[in-house]
Amino acid sequence: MTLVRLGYVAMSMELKNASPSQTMTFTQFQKIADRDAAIRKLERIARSNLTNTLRLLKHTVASEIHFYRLTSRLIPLAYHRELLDWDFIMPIKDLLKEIGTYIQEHQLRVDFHPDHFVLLNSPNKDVFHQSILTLKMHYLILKAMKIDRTHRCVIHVGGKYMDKEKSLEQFIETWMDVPTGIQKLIMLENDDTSFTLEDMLYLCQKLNIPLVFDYHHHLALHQDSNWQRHWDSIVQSWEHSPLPIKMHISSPKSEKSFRHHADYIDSKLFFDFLHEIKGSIPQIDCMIEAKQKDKALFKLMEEIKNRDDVEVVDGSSFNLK
DNA sequence: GTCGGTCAAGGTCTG
DNA sequence: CAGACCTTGACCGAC
Repeated sequence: MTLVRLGYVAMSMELKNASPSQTMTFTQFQKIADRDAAIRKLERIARSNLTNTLRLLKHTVASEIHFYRLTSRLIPLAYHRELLDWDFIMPIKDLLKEIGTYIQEHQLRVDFHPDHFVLLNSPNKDVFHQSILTLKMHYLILKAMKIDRTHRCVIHVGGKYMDKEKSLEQFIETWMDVPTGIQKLIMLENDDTSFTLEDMLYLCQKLNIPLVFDYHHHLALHQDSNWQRHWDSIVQSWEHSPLPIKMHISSPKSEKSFRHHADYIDSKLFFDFLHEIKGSIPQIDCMIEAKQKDKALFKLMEEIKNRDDVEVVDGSSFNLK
């Protein structure tokens, strides 16, 4: 038997006025003549984002969901080049701790997916440095939440820079310059434009990083469509993780825009996949990446209730028979 | 309130 | 080598 748990991403289509990603651009920031006042405004936005995150987490628990992706936009302009003197944690420490306590009390799995501007293999030192700072922000947030920092940030390899092999080697080289605390945060995901499952396995095995398998990306970009023969290696990359293996599930929007996420999940495709891995692992956490966010998860759960090949555990988890 | 345009970022593609 | 486009949710001004 394999226990499957479902999660959703960073916002709710059901809760109203609950954005955890309100923002201020640097252009807006500069328009405010009083810099201190502008920083206070950033802090008010961050507090609003965290208050809404707590609302979202309560909605998550109430919906019997145990797995949630925090947005990486909780604190606007954190570690922006012109705001390096701003201590962005201190003014929100109380809320971060409250959220962390809630997460622990309800045994939620939370993680982040920093955006695609985190490029650890960039040949440009400034870009690399800014990427480290972005990851450090994630580190500090988790630390203030008092959550174990191991394997909490999913990222992609980065750019191809016109030479894929060289870019992979570049990742390995710069990995040595990544502070240990930040290395431990990282999971790597195969993407849909540059780096395949095989590329990820090469890096993950070499650097001992858990591999987050994105099935949709694999369908969009692969050397060999047969992912099954790599499944054991994917599982193995999680051997030293305190967390269960996790993967990403989404469905193509259409044949024409294959790479875009559809509103909902194609449950047939999803279950065909699950039946192939059934029994190979005790548990798997599947992050549902759909335009309709939590609504897509709820729809999926309704469909699952009517299936005879599963044993429903609660709102968002089930055993595969 | 609804709309289309704009904002950010770095990479990648086009001309 | 310049400029458009990609992606995302939020935001903004116009009506």
